[in-house]
Amino acid sequence: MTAKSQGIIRKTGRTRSERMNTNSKTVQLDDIARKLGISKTTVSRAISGKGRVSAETRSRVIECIRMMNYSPNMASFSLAEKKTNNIGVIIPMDDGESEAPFFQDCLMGITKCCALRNYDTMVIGVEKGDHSQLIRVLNSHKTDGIIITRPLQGGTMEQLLSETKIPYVSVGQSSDLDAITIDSAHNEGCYELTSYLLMNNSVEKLGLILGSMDQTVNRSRYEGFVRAVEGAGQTVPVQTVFLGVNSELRLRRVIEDLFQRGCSCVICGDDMICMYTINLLAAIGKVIPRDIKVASFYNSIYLDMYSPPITALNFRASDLGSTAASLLLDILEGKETSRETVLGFEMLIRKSTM
Amino acid sequence: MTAKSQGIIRKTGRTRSERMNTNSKTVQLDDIARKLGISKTTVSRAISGKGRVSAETRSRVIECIRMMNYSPNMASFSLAEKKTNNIGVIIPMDDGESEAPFFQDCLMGITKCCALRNYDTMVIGVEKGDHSQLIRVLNSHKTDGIIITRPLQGGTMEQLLSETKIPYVSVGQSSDLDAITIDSAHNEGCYELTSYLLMNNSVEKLGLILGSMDQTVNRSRYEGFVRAVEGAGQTVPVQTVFLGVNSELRLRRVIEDLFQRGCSCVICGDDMICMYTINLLAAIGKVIPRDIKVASFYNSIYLDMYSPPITALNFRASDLGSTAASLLLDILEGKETSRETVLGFEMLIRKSTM
DNA sequence: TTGAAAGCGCTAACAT
DNA sequence: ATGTTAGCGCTTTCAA
Repeated sequence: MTAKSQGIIRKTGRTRSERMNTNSKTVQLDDIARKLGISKTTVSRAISGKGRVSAETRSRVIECIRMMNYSPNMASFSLAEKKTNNIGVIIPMDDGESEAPFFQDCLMGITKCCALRNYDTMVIGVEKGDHSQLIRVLNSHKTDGIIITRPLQGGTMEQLLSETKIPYVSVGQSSDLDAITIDSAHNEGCYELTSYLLMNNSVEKLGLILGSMDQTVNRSRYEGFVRAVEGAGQTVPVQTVFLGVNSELRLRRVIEDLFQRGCSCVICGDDMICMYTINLLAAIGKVIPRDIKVASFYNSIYLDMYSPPITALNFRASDLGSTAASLLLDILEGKETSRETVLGFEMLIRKSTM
Repeated sequence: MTAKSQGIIRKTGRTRSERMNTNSKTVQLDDIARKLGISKTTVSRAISGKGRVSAETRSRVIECIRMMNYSPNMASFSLAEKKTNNIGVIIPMDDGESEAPFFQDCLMGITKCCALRNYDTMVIGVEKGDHSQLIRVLNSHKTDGIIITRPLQGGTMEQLLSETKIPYVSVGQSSDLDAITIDSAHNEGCYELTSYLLMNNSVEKLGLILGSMDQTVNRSRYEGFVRAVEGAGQTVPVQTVFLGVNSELRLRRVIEDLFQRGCSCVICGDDMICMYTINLLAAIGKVIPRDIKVASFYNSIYLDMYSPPITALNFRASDLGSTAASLLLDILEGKETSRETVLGFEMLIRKSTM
C-alpha cells in the first residue's frame, strides 16, 4: 500500500468511523423489517407471539434478529405498553439496620428470579420518615411493581403504594391487611425455639432482646415468644424482656441488667443483636454457655462463624426474595396468587445453649 | 338523610368511583397546558429551563405542576431524550463472595448519591462467566451508565461496556487502562500496614492469605505487601503466602500450614477471610494474639465486633460508592472528570497484633 | 415569547 | 397472514 502525504495507513482492524457506523446506529424493528421485505408489524408479532404469523415468517424473523443482533428499545416498548419490566425493591437505608445481611440476601434472590423472567431490579432506599426515593420512582412510573423488604407498623409505604395502585408484595406481615405477603414462619419458629429452651433445655430465667417494635417481624417474634412462655405455664418475665433495643449503648445496659437479674439464657431478636451481644459478653469476660446461654431468633452467615456455634432459627432470606419476586411477577402477569405465603424454618440447636 | 330503596348512603369519605377518577388518570403535560391555556411546548420549556419562557409563565407553570401533582412519564421522556436517568450497578452474585458487606455498603452510597441527583439505581447481578443480566440491560438501554463494583482481571465486563459505548466507572483498578476508576488506596494501605507489622511490631514470620487473584483489588493488596516486605530488606516469605484462597476448606489447610511453618502473625486479605480465620483459630483452641497475631487488609462492621479487636485497614465503602456515582453522573452530564480518583484509608492498630 | 407539528421506537386496532 | 395507520407522552425544530 502506497501512503501518499495525505494518505492514511490502515491498520488491520476497522477504522474508528467504520466502528462508529456499525455500532452507534443501533438496529431496530424497521431495519430488520426492511431487510426481510416485510412490515414492522409482522416483525413485532413474530417476536411477541401475539397475533398470527406464519411459521416460516417467524423463523426467518427470529433468525434475522439474531444475525443483526437486534434487541428492542425498552423506552419505546414501555411507552407503548405501559410496562417497564422493572420492579422496585424497597430497602432500608437507615444506619444501624441497613447493614443486616438479610437485605442483601433477599435482594440477591429477587434479582436472580427477576432476571430469569426478563425483569430488572431497581433499588429504592428509604430511611425512616424519608420516602422521597419511593415517591420519585412511583411518580415516574419506572417500575411495574414493588417489593417491601421491611414492612413497618403503620404501613406508610403501603399507603403510598395503594394510592398509586401499583401492585406490591410485602416480605413479612404488613399493616395493610389486603397486601400480598410472603413471610418466614417467625411466629411459629420463635414459639418452637422458646418452647425448646423452656422445656427440653430446662432454662429457668429467660431473657429476650428485641429490636424496634416498629418492625412487624419483631412483633411476630414477640408473639411466638409469649405463646411459648404461656404455653409452658409461665408468665412473661417482664423484668428480663427488652423491646425496642436499637443501639449498642442501649444493648450494653440491657446485658448488665440481664446478669443482675440472674438470667441463665438470653434470646436475641436477630443476628445483628446477637453478634453485638456475643461481643459485649466477651468484652466483660463472660463465657457462652458457661455463664449464660445464648440463642438467636435469626441466623446469618456471620453468626454461623462464631464459636461456640449459636443456637438459632434459620430462614433462607434469598428464598424469601425469590419467592416474593415470583409472586409479584405472577401478579403482574395477571395470575391469581395466594394472599399469604409462609416459608418454613430450621431450628439449629448448637453449643451455645448446651 | 333519607335512604330510599335504591338510594345509597354515602359515608363521609369519597366514593370508590370518585377516587378512581382522581387517581387513575395520571396528570400529564397536556392537562396542565390546557388548565393554563397554553401549549404543552411552553410547559415543557418552563420545566426543563431550555428555551425562553417569560418569568411569569414559568412561575404559573411551576405552581400548577405542584397543585396538580404532575410528574413526567419517564418512558416517554426516555424515548424522546434517549436518556433513562438510571444507572446500573454490577454486583457479584457468586456464592461465597457476594455476601461481603462491601457491596451492600457500596450500593448504599451509590443509591444515596443517585437519589440526590434524580437518578435511580438498577442492580445487575453477575456470576463468574455469566454476564447475561448485564447484556440484557445493555441491549435494552435501560441505563445511562454503569458502575463496576468488583473489577476482574481480564476485563470481560469492561469489554462489553466499551463495545456498547456506555459510560462506566470502575470501583477499583480496571484492566481497561482507559477506564475511569475510583479506588481506595489499597496498595498504599497494605504497604503501610505490612511495614508497621514488620518494623514497629517486630514480627518475624509473617503469613498472608489472599482471595482470588482474579480480583484486581487482591493484586493491589499483594503489590503493597511485597513492596513493604522488600522495603524492610526481606524477601517475600513464599512458604507462608497463600494466594487465591477462596473456600473454607482451603482456608482450613492454610491455617494448619501457618502454624507448622511457625508464623507469628497472619494478614488476612479481607474481612471475610479474616472472620473465617478467627473462627477457625478459635475452633482449634488458638488464642489471638497470644498464639498468633492477626491483621486484616480490610475492615468491616462485622470485623469491628470481634474481640479482641482486630488490627485492620479501614476504608469507607459507602464513600467509594457515592464518589463512583458522583463521577459517573458528572460524565453523563458532560463534565470533565479525572481518570483516577483515590480515597484514603485509616490504619486501625488494635489488640490482635499487640 | 409562544405554538404547531413532527418524531423518538414500539404496539395494536383495523383493514386487506 | 400481513400491511396501514394511529397513537403512547414527551422534546424539539421551525414558524409566527
